[in-house]
Amino acid sequence: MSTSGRGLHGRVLETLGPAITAGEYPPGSVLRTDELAQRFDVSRSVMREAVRVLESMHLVESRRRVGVTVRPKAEWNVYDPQVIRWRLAGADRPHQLRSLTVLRSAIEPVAAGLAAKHATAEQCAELTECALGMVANSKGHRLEGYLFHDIAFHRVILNASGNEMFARLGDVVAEVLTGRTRHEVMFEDPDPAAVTLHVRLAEAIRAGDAGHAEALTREIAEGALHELDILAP
Amino acid sequence: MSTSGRGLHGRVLETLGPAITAGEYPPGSVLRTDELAQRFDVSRSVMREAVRVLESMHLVESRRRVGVTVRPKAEWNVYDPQVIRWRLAGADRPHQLRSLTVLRSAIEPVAAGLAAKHATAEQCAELTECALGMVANSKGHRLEGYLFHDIAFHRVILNASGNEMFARLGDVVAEVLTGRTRHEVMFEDPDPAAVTLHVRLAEAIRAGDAGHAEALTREIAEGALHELDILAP
DNA sequence: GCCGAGAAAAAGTCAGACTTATTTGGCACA
DNA sequence: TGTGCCAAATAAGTCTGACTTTTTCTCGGC
Repeated sequence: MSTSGRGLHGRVLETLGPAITAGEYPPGSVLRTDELAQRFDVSRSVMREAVRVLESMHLVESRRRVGVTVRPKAEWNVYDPQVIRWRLAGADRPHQLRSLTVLRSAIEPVAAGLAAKHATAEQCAELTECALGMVANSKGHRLEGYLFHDIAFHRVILNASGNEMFARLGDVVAEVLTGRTRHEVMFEDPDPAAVTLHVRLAEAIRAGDAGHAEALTREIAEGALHELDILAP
Repeated sequence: MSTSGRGLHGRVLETLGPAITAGEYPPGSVLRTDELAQRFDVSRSVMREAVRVLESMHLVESRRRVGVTVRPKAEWNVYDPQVIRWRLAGADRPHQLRSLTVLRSAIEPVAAGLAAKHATAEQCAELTECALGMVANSKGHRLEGYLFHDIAFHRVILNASGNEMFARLGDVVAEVLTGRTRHEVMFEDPDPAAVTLHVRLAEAIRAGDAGHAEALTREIAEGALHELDILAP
């Protein structure tokens, strides 16, 4: 499930990363490696490795004679899956969820259009299978089953788009959908209209109708954005 | 200009990163920290820090008793600015440039639509200024001046969208535009139609016309994609 | 008030010893 | 012949302590 946690430095990151992304240390805050090493009861080497990772995510900057300073939020590598996970686990989870949903609304329609052109027969079959799975789990509070097929559905489209940048957003979409199901809305069965849209989208892609696929995905995205507006207008 | 290079481990990354992203070590290749440390003539601590950074980019995976194995390309953090820079400097630069341009074509229209709603008066003024700068440098092989204003123009829109995920793509757009001007096409003056579109886009955003702004940006994106097709159909 | 030398502070680097997890391979036993 | 277990080998992981380097602050002289 979670990527890090392997090794001592991973253990440190698991608490330091979320703390920084949660804004616990305001931008400009200065940390010292030695002090951190003591606090986490690890050697300086381990601490240095952790700091290097944070630095590569642009969360902090390490300078001689100064220490490890926290960078302003605007400079963070917000596309780093680890950073996304930390932020989704923290206080500004709603804000982050909205940002990511807007991102999805921009990416997925274009990806679906490309998928209609490039999807292999196998991918089309998989897509139909996912859509059927969504239908089968759309009634009777079978949210986990629905979520599973929903994630797979969107992942197949992103992969089928043939664009590696799109494909790598599969994990992000998975996080957003999971978060929505488990923590935010969706206490009852999913919107039947959304289910129908997914079925029709699978069909449009199978038929190679790029324009239709793009339009249908825009409708799905509209629905997702609307859901957020209901929750936090 | 380049982010890394600070410290010994940065020096190591500057040659190891590009080598890996260039596919010099095929996925599954095994490296050993000790051997690398010898090769780069640095201590193991420094080498370990470099490996940690590569690991956080999902370029490699470090496992006990096995070594540092190169991950398949599909798992790389392709949104990491450092990784993007390394790949743009390498052999699959054209492929990467195409992926990023398609990404732009998905993001920027939506960002422009949001910018029309959220842009401050100051941002609108800046946008108009950039558009004028583009016009002023559109004739007479003043490519550098044109590029400068083009980058600033798109960066303002992404920032004005109010979405942090969009805003952080400013650097990516800058890389793409720079790459296009300096290495790929554009030996002569920029397409006059594109210049006009930028001017009209600035006006649409100032007027708060989201639909028009989105449509105009789509036209600009179409142009950029078309340019690539001319070069490598 | 300004400037330069020196002190101080913190990260950076290195070397070496030790620990731990994982894999491999051989040996015994079924 | 196949299977399962134990022991050895291996490479990453960890810790410690000493040393270097860079940058900033301070203090004294002008």
